[in-house]
Amino acid sequence: MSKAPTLEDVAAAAGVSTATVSRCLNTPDKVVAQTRRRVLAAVEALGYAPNFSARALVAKRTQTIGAVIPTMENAVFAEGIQAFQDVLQAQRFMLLIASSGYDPKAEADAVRTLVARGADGVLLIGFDRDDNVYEFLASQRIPAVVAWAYKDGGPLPSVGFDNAAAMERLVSHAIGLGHARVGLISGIQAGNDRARARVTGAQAALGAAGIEAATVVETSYGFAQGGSALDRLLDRDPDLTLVVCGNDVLAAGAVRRARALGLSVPADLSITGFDDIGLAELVDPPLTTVRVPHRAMGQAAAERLLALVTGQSAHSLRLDAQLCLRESLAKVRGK
Amino acid sequence: MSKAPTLEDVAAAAGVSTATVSRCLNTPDKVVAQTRRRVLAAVEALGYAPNFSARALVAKRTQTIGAVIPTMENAVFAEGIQAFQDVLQAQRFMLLIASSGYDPKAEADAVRTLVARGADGVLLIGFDRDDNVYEFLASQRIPAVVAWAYKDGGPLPSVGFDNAAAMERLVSHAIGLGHARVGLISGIQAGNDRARARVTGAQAALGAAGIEAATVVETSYGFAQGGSALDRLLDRDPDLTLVVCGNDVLAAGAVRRARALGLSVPADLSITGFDDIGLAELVDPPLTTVRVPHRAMGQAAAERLLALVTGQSAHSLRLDAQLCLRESLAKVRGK
DNA sequence: GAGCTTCTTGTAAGCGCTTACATTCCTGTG
DNA sequence: CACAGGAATGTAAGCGCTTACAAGAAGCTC
Repeated sequence: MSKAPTLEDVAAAAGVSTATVSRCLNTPDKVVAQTRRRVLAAVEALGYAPNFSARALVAKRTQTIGAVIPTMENAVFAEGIQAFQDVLQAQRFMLLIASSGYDPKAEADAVRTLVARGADGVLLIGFDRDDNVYEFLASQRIPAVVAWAYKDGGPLPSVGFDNAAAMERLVSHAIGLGHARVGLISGIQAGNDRARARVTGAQAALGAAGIEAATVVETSYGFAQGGSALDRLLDRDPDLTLVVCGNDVLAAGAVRRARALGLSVPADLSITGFDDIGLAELVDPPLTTVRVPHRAMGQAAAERLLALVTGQSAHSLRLDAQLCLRESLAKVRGK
Repeated sequence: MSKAPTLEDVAAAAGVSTATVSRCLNTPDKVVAQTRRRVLAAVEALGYAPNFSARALVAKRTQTIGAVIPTMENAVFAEGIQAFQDVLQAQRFMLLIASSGYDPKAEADAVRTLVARGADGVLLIGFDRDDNVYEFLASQRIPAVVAWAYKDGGPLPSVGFDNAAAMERLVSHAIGLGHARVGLISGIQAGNDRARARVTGAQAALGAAGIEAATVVETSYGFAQGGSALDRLLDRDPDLTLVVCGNDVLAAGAVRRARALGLSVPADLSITGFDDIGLAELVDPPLTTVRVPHRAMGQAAAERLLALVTGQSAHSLRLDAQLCLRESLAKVRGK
């Protein structure tokens, strides 16, 4: 077997024309059963597989979806992308992956590359990017969907939840437990609308309760970073009773650091996370957090993108994120 | 902008032939500067981007690498794939992802699909698969690399470490601490040579020390599964002093369950993990485990695959996996 | 300045596939 | 039984690109 067999080889082997072979593969009912059987046997015998480049060239469809995500090291995206991929795979679409590392310029480049590669549709994370990315997509008529964020009437259909509202609910709940000295550990907010919305939501809850805005420390992703962010926060205000974190990994790091400092969580200090990734309930004490439906988002995003790609329409979907109350958040001591 | 401009449009605009435009884009030095400038201006003016399908069709190279991984939900693969992808992206290659969900048949299908899609090379996880996958790859002349496993003289170059040897070292160390009643919680071994090798390695260490082979419980991936596997193990032998787990997630689940049962870890029961993913040091007590160089594997695998794709040769790489001693493993009580 | 090499550009043949259109072969009808 | 009409299949024209080969231009040697 020196080279891959072509349609023509199959046609010759089956004693039919290439058109018939093509029809057998794409529109089987246009071919009479007997012929079809003969052709399929030849396909089998030669181990024929269609050449997608050729097919794409004429069909102008590649059956490929591109996704640009910040990084798969974040479990949140890894899980969501897996769900996204499962839906794609079931529909015989393939996933072309690019990562931006949270860099808007890298993201814009990746989108262009993906489109040049013939992606039929593109998945984007969050709305926070330069307008000309949206314009580019529109000018190329490439369907796209935003996930991990929800915006009604945004530039693209989206599948997500309201980060600000969810965080606001979490913090309001904490306020109900008596917390009034609050610190915030946020992920990097630049170019990340989810991170920003979470901060906004937390401050809104505090504002609504007439409580002083939280001190905010911003840090990159990681356990260690969560720990040192806690140090900085306590430096600025040693009397905090609650530290609200932008995600579970930062929270887990903060919890560990707090305990290393001899603080008992939640007796001395309550700490909350966000995302509810696997480790949230594993941390000691288990994290109070917000359960984000990552898989559902990935799945719904895939369904919507596939709909758009096949010429159907798709509306945005707002999922909801539930509070997930565990032991890391408790009443303020003495209240 | 009704349709994307083609090479021909650019040629017409620049007043040259399509061949010249093509050369400007691919082998600029074969075109005299003045012409080149004119052509590039036309490219710019029309917003031309080459059609990859057409290019791939004739060049028989797609600048695309395919990867078939069990699932990205496993942090181990998510991290490794991210590293793999980073290398690819730097070399302007794209990553086409498929997942097998640990199903050999799905994996074989995915490989075929990837190759039909024109992947220039393929990344596979572990060696455990039907021979005809290797034959298929060979017959199609598609370079492939195996990661997460190392085998000298295997059917494909590989980048990995010796799972059996690493586990053997870990268990030998534990034996040195006095453990002689050992249980094993393994991931599903069918179609997973890493999981099998870990079991083999553990039993080898026990055998070498003249200790009875460990009771083995096999379970799917997840915290909860680790917990119930521990139950089953203790059912069969309540006097275990050490439970060796095939990965950190199972170990974390086992630790939690042990504590829920009122057992103190490691005082009553030592538990070890494998992989050293982020949560290993977060569990209480932190897990003794084996540090697997996931990122380094992903990166080295990408470099090797890229070398093969560009016609160079590549040799296997054996990385090493270090023991990572933390508190979840301790001397047997009273020794 | 003839004959040669070297460099630049053009011509045109595909790559493997889909599909509009043409052709052939059946059917059923009057 | 001739013929319309439909079903099954074949013919061949591209899709947008790369590249072998041809052709023309320019510089060189002797």
